[in-house]
Amino acid sequence: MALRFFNTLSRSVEDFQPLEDGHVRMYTCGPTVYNFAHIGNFRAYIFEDLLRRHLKFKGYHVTQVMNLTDVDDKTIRGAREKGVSLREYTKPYVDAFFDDLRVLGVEPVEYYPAATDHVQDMITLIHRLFERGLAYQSDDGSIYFSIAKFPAYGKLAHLDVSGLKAGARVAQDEYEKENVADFALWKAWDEADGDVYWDSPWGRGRPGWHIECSAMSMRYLGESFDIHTGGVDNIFPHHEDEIAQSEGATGKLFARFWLHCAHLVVDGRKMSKSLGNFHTLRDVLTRNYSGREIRYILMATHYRQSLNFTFEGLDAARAALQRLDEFILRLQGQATGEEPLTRLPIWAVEAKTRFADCLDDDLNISGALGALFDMVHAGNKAMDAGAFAAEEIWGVLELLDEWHQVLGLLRPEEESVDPKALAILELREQARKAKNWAEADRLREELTVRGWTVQDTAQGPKLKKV
RNA sequence: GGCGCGGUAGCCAAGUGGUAAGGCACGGGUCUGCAAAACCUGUAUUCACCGGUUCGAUUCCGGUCCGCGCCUCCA
Repeated sequence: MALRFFNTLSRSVEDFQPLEDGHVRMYTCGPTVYNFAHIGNFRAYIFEDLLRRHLKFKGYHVTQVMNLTDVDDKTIRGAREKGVSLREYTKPYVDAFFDDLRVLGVEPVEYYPAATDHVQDMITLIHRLFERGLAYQSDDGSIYFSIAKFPAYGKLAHLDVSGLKAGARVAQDEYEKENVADFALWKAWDEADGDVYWDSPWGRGRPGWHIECSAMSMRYLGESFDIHTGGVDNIFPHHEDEIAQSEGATGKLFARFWLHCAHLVVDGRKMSKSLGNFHTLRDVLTRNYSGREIRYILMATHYRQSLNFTFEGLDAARAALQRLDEFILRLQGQATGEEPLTRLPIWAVEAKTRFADCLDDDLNISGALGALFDMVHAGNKAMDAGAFAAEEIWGVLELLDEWHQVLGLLRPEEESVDPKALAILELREQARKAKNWAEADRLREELTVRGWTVQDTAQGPKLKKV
């Protein structure tokens, strides 16, 4: 099946082909490093991770860029409040971000450029916009993009620019702009910026928010590239403005495909601190859920569908993973031989095709997981029946490994068994051998209290973390 | 007001113009000392509601109701 994605530009599903054969270039809006990222942010990064992994699975070479916004109102304010430099302020959040990505099993991308390292690129780009007559300087020295000079403005968000009116959310001092919808390319220094500023041909100041993505994507991916992703809330104004700046400067098509991830809500409502339903990844980990479990729940809903996060849902994710883990461990327990031949049973061949076809179809993850679980069922059934040849077991393990490259979920977590629990388990075995069932059950209860459950299998008892 | 998304079993969630994947939870059964896991089996005559097109619609069209997002802080 041909790979296809829903393109926000056309609001329809389109067949995907990269500009360069076999090589996909994509840009991903990254975090503003002024705080710990929350699970909504990570929903987007996990969607992008799935996209990236699937492209690689399809055999594409992928070059991906994720920016780090380390200069904006919030980072400047935070640094000044703490009385530290901008770098000192953002560094811990940058580190935390990468730690969090690792916990979630998100594959590193090729480039993580920081805005503050690319101010010169941004100045150069603003220069080009001046040359093309698309930028102007206001009385306070700030530089704005003139949307009146860029007729295509609004093509992504499907906005009628004339409908944009000054509303309550437009700051009072916007009289400096020619048009209320014009946006800042360069912000002139003011007192609130403290020592955060760069020198430019237009005086001291700092870049506007949107310009960094245009400048850095061009630096690493070229003036035209294949895919640009982000959350739906970025469609307007951020991505619309990126298009204006980039296409305004180059005269070329900027990104060909725009993929946007829907929001995550918690208990049916937008996450907000006042509602008490705001969760950073760290908060959720504190409640004893693993990164892998969180990855599952964030990934299992189609990216264009809004995702309602609940702890009940997270428990369901845990249970689903346990079913997968049981199957994988069971297979591994039966895999014998050294350098095995592999062969796929017919039901695995079907699952393999279905899995790939679903993901090709705009990353239909639910369909792909359906194929996976159907295979688990068929595999368990075959094992129960003893109708599972050694090379088939190896073949299915190989397929699961392949899928793991895409999902990042199919490696059971190592469980460190505590010695005390093992000792109790041993006592229980002795009681069972003596047919002292009351004592055996009492010891099992003791293990339960300690957070372990016992499975008596043909190969002896096994301990499982509850 | 403008732009956009969604309403499918107790919960989560795919899907197709021809009669409803999968996961979780729950009931019955097989296995087991009992469990657990696995397997078998039962759970939506029905896909918000009302019309229309059609031999046939959950799927297409129109309308209604409900929920949600964006409209220059935001993944």
